[in-house]
Amino acid sequence: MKKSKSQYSNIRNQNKNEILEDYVEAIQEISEIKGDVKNADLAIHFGVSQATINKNLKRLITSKLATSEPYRSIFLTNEGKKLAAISKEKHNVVYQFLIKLGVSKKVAQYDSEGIEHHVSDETLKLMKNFSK
Amino acid sequence: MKKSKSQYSNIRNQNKNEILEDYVEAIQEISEIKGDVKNADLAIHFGVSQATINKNLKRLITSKLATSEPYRSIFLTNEGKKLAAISKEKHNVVYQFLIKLGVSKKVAQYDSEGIEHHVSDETLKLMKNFSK
DNA sequence: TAAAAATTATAGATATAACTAAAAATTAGT
DNA sequence: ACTAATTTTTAGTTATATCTATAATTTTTA
Repeated sequence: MKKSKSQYSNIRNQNKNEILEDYVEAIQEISEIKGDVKNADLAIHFGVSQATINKNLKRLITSKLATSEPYRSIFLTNEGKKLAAISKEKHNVVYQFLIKLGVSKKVAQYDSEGIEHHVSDETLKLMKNFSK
Repeated sequence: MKKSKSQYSNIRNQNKNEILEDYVEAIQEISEIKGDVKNADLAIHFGVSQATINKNLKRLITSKLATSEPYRSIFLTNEGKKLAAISKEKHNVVYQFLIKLGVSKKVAQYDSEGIEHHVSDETLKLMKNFSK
């Protein structure tokens, strides 16, 4: 929990990191399924234009989460892989928790996607505990 | 649950509405405590500059959620009040739910702020039920 | 009531995320 | 190996949210 700034600004900041986490998670997933990851795969995955993917990818690269040469496949750095693993784990914990709560699969899938970025470690631990 | 577009774009859209909901909620709260609401009150509440408040307020006004004459107090429209009530209720349900789960007050306060915008009606209902 | 203090508004900058349209490069097919 | 098709990149636009600095207005106070 940060000090000095209002909690609201922090939540706005969380939103800024959401996209990074969603992207590394998607890149990891796609690379496991298809072997390599191209711009177009991500465009389909996120339902946005390839131009958007291209720009966002630059931010990922600047953030040292991914690497890519022009027109080539996309790879996660070690840091990117680490973040992907953490994100996936978080996502799973929230998803399983919602299922245990009684939420339908479809809605649990959807809600967990939004919630995962706003759950502190304390809450996550309690969710994990609740699920087992 | 929308169709056609990826769920991710929807979550990105939720983030865009967050600020509207947070603002009407804050305006309602402050007006209950202090009687009227000024630019400066919101700046303190959200921990951002008054210039930022001023710009965001314009979006609120465009969205017919609030009214304000230059240099005067800020008021919610009926629509704004309705949204504020819904937001507050949502916030409370999530907060009480986290408390029941065993989350500390401080973290529950913080997490509920982030989570409230990403909880579907189905999940909200189950949370409400769990708390009683 | 006039000057000082406080508040609010505006202007201009930076950063993010999305789009369409068009150019550049790669891949595929004949 | 050329041409056609596909994919990726770039350019330019729109909209959001933030900032600092400054101008305009209101409020306070002496």
